[in-house]
Amino acid sequence: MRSKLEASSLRGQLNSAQYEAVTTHLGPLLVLAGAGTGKTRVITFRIASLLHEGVDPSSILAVTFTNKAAKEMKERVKELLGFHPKGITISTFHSLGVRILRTDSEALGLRTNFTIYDSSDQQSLLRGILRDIRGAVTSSDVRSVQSAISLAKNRFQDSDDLIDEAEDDWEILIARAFARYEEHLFSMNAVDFDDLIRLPVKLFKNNSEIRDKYQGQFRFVMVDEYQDTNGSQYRFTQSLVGAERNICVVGDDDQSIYGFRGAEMDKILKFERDFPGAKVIKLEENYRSTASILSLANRVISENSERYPKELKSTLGVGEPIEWVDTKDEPSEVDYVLRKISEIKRTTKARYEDFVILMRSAFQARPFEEKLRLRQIPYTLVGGQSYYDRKEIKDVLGYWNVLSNPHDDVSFLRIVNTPKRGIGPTAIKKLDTFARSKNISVYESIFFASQGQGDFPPRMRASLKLLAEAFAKARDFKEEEDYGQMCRTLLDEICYKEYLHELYPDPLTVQSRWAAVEELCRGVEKWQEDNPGQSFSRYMEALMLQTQDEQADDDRRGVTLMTLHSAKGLEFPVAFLVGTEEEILPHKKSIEQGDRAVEEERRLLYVGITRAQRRLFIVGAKERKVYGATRVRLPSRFLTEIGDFEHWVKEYYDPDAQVVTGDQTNFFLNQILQQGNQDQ
DNA sequence: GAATCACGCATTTTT
DNA sequence: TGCGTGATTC
Repeated sequence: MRSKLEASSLRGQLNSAQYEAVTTHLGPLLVLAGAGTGKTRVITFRIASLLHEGVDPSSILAVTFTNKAAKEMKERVKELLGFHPKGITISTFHSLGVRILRTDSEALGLRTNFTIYDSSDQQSLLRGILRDIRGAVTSSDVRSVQSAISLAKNRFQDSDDLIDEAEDDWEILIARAFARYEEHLFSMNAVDFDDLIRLPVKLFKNNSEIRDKYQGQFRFVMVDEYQDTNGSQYRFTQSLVGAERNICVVGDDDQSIYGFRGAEMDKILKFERDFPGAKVIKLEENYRSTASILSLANRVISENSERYPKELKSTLGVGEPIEWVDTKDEPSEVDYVLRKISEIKRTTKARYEDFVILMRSAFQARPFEEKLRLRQIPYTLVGGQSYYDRKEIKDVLGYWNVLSNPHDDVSFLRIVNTPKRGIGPTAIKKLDTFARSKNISVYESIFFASQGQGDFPPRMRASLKLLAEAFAKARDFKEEEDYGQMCRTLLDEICYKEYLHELYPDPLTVQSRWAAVEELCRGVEKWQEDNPGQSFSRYMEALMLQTQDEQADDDRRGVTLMTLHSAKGLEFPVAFLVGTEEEILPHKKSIEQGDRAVEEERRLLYVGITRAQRRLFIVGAKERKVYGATRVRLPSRFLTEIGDFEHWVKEYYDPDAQVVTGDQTNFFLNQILQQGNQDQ
């Protein structure tokens, strides 16, 4: 059998730009891969091609942002080669950072068994610090300090730098909080997510021996989604590249949508300056969307000033026209979308899975969810609040952590009074004292307390006993190694569902939160089926390492609802872009922040448009309730600014009756534009 | 220790 | 408008 990787065979499987990217192995290389141009294909072929040339797998490093991307890349390389290349590193920035620190962090005075603080651990720590410095603080203060610290870390600044730069009281407060925060982390032998990248860089800087070790190992470095790298990821990459300069970065400046998180897209724009003599290859042949969809995408994005000029070319036909409709209000926006879905479903072979409803902000999903439920149309909501930050997930995982590890006092203290069972600060103090005196964990102490030991008031003792019994019942199933039953029993015993009902009066909210809990339970059962004989602790470990997107893929049923951010990299035959109005897209905050932020919003629209393969619907409302009050809405500037509407617009929708087309559409839009001008 | 009230605020999100 | 937080009160 002739290898798929022989040069002659490669030419048949790749277009000429792709071929060149795949076969350029030496020196700096920038691949500008527009949406749908076969980016992943290029990366995987390139890795396979390097290996085919005899490059040692352990000298190849491919870095991605998400676990999902890393996993996909591994699978596709394996598929291409027919085996998994032993020793190759395909990993996320963060797990690579963890790996380096677990090996070498002692050079920084950090013990290698450090713990990693997640965003909510970070918040509670900061809340305490801020309260200490300034007294009362709001949660938005906490968040804003958190993000300031994170941005500073990613710019590679420390608290001293912030103090030097501080111009007002608020900035001084941030700097002081930052200093205290770092002290706390250090004394607890903990790091946060930003440190996972920043500390390895520091390590390399301080210790050239360690740096040389990694540089010597990774002779071929590849970075995916390069437009999303932030300052410290950039330095991290730079410091991994040795004198051979075999670095290949792949990305699309037009899809840089994480600026708010510190991503600096000028890094991709300045790659040629960083690596003089770099080869730049543009992938512009799009295999995903019809020509009319791409012409709109090209037109929209060409309004941006900061970008590499490029244009997506369709390999498919013109396709059907894009429909841009302006509905009366939010309910009719929802109606319109659902009607179109059923219409397309009726007239074509489309399944619900072929549709996606894309929105700028997660809250826009609400009315769609309600009506989809009402009509009993299956749907999956992706994104929104981070899965592991959701209260119900944190609660449940807290319980399970305790089951898995009775010594995990942090988890135990998190759940000891959730649901409320009358174990407040005083009870906890007593428990803690008791546990210390007996030299046992706090969790273990509740069993002694419920048997009458220690000094506890009767009511408190009764509450502790109930909790102890709940755990005892669950543990019976643990001995039988029926983990699913164990988890369900525990939740049952503590009346968790009832607790959710108390907490959230809205049955819809309860339903979705409880569904998430159910999903966790099913996950346990499925895992146990797949991994018979493994301990529950192993399951918890696996769970903590995976993220939501991995599990979401298989479970995606029905119509997909998601934010534009989480849609990047995906494609759907039919896409609805909803809420395409001023102050939603572009978002109000971005308008206030200025041109740079608005350009990022425009890229967000570009990402949205390029998700569609065959049909694209752009939908907005003429009025909408905003924080309770009904407001008149204007269409997004990104659509009105490009003019030449008839090219794309097929119909103008009015729920009250007639479909208006052609000139009248133009007339309506012109009117709006004039209104807009008068306002100024 | 828990219930109640009033207030302030309101993106996007991975690890 | 509705949620979550913090302070106040029982």
